[in-house]
Order: sequence, then structure tokens, then C-alpha cells
Amino acid sequence: MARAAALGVATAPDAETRANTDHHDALRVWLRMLATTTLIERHVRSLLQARFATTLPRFDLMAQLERVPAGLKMGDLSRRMMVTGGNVTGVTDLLERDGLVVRSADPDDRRALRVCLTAAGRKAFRAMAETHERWIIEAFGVLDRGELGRLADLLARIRQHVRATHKETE
Amino acid sequence: MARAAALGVATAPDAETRANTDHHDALRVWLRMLATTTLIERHVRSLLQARFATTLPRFDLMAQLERVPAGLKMGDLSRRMMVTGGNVTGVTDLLERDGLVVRSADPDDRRALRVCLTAAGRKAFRAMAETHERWIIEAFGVLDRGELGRLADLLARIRQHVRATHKETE
DNA sequence: GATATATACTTGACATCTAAATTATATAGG
DNA sequence: CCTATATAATTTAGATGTCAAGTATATATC
Repeated sequence: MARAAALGVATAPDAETRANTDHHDALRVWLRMLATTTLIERHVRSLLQARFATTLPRFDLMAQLERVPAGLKMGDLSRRMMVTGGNVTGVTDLLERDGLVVRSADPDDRRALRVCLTAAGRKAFRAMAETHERWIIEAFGVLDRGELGRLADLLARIRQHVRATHKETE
Repeated sequence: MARAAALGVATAPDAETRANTDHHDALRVWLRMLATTTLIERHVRSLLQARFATTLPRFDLMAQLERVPAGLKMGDLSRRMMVTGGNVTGVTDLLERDGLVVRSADPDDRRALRVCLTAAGRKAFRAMAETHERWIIEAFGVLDRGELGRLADLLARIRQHVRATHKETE
């Protein structure tokens, strides 16, 4: 995600426009959420690049595989990562080129491919994951346990609500 | 941003690891925040595409211009949108091709270009912006005023903290 | 078993994005 | 004025993402 600044809420918070501020509040919070998320994501991206010479999509794909030693099919990766199949093909190509994953034929379905971490991939991922988690703990370290929980709750409610309305709208 | 699923917190929350659970909480909240933001962003993207046949970066660029009738220099857009200059060049090319913005020479600096919305661009943007805000209000409509405020506060603190540590680390 | 339809994956065309190199113009110091 | 350095924008190469089309294999139905 590179998008972050967006609209920026141009209108000045004058006393006289306060009645309408309810509307703008939602937009304001959304922009702040987007900016905050983008900031952390950029931070993580730049650290992954600097320390491990890798990228977030590759890290994410490896993270999916690390949890499933038997490997995942391309379609599984696509669904779990919520990206298109074409995208998974491209990222997998690069990881395979670098010797971090391998594609092998699926014994049960000759259309399918099973992707697994190589030994080198597993080793590389574990080092990255540990560092990655430290970065995140650091980023959220400004909140105490209670605040973290309240944030999680607010996010869960928004997510559920958007999912529900998205389904019915489309 | 398409990234969303990410790590998914693989480790099981055993009783014996509860002492460390604080750590995993941060990762869990981060992944939820990322997933929620991505969900809303995807929603907005797909609606922009469906209703207005446009994209989020183009909408964002137009939003920046709409607030500054005199127009902005390419570098201004780059800074405000927090993207590279090369990116602004590309998005501006497409908007100009579609007659929504124009580039004109800056009278004070012959290196610079001033980008402005055309009349058509202004009209198109206003229609989009109104609808866009309705979508956002709808998405956050599940929270009441107080909750919205608390969310904004939590986000602001995380953002400030990350910005501070990012500066000193790099 | 033949056909129709669905699924798994890849490919190609295109829009974003970044980083680095390039070109043109400003500006600062001598 | 001249030179060194900085800034404004573009260009290029490459990664990431989408969508739509194509290929190969499964599966269901008759």
C-alpha cells in the first residue's frame, strides 16, 4: 500500500461547521487509520529490504508456507493471501528463482502444484519472522494491554460490518 | 495495498506460553488492523471502478488538486501523497490523457510544472467525493461518536510513536 | 464413454509503485 | 561570472497487483 495521504479533510473545524462534523469525523478517522497502517507497513517494508533484502509479499507467502509443512497449492496461497492467482504465480517464480521455495506436482490432482519451503527458505523465514515480530511489538508498545484489546475490538466490529454490507451491496 | 492475510499468528496459545502472549497480542492486532484497512480500501477501489471507472490513486491525486485551485507542482503532489515523483508522473499522464487535469509551466520556476484540475476534472471529482464520503460514513457507521473518537486517539498515539522510533532507528 | 462445465494454473496487457539515472534549471560561494 | 551543488521533473528497469484469456485436467451428467 502506498496510498495514505488521500483527501486530508480540507474543511477547517470552525465552530459554525461543528454540527456537520459528525460526517467528517468518519472520513477523518478513516484517513488516519489508512495513514497509520501505511506508515507501519512502509516501516516494515523498508526494514525487510534493509536487513533481509526481501519484500513483504515474499515474506507473507513464506509465512503461509511455514505453517503448513506439507505445502500449499497455488490456489490455497491465493485464497489465504487474498490476491489473484496470477500474482501468486509471479511471487512464487521469484522465490523459486532464489531457492526459497519449490513447486512439485500434486499427487492427487495433476492440475495442481504444491509449493513448499526449502530448507534454506525455512531457515531464512524463521530469522525474518522473529525480527518482524519484534518490530511490531515495538510499534504497538505505546499501548497497554487494555488499549490493545479495545483497539482489536473496534477493528473487529468495523471489519464485520463492512464485510456484511459489502456482501449485500455487491 | 493488497497485503492483508500475512502471518496469521501460527503459534498456539498454550497455557504455558501465556506469559508471552502479550507479544503475540501486538502481532495479532497489527494483522487485524492491516486486514481491516485492506478490506475497506478494496471496497472503495471496487466501488470507484464500478461507479466511476476510475482508480484510487487518480481519485487521491484529484482530491489534492481540488483543495488548491491554483494547482500544485509535481513535487507538491509527490510530498502530499507520500509517493515518489516517478509515480506522480505516471498517474498525471493518465489523468491528462483523460482530460481531467492539465500541466502548465510554472511562471516562477522553469523546472517546475503546475498541475490543475480542468473543469471536467472538477466536476467529476465532486461527484466522486460525495459518494466516496457516503461509503466511508457507512463503513464506520457501526461505531458511535465516542468509539470513533477513541479509535482516532489510539491511532494517533501509534502513529506518533512509530514516527518517533522510525526517525531515530534510521 | 462422450460431452459439458468447472477448476488449477499460467500468460499477457496494463496500472501502480519504487529506486536509480538523466536532463534541465536554480542557487550559493568564490 | 563560474562553478558546485541542489532541486524539478522524467525515464528506465523491476516488483506487485488486477483482469481476462488460454491450457490442461477433473468432474458431473447423460
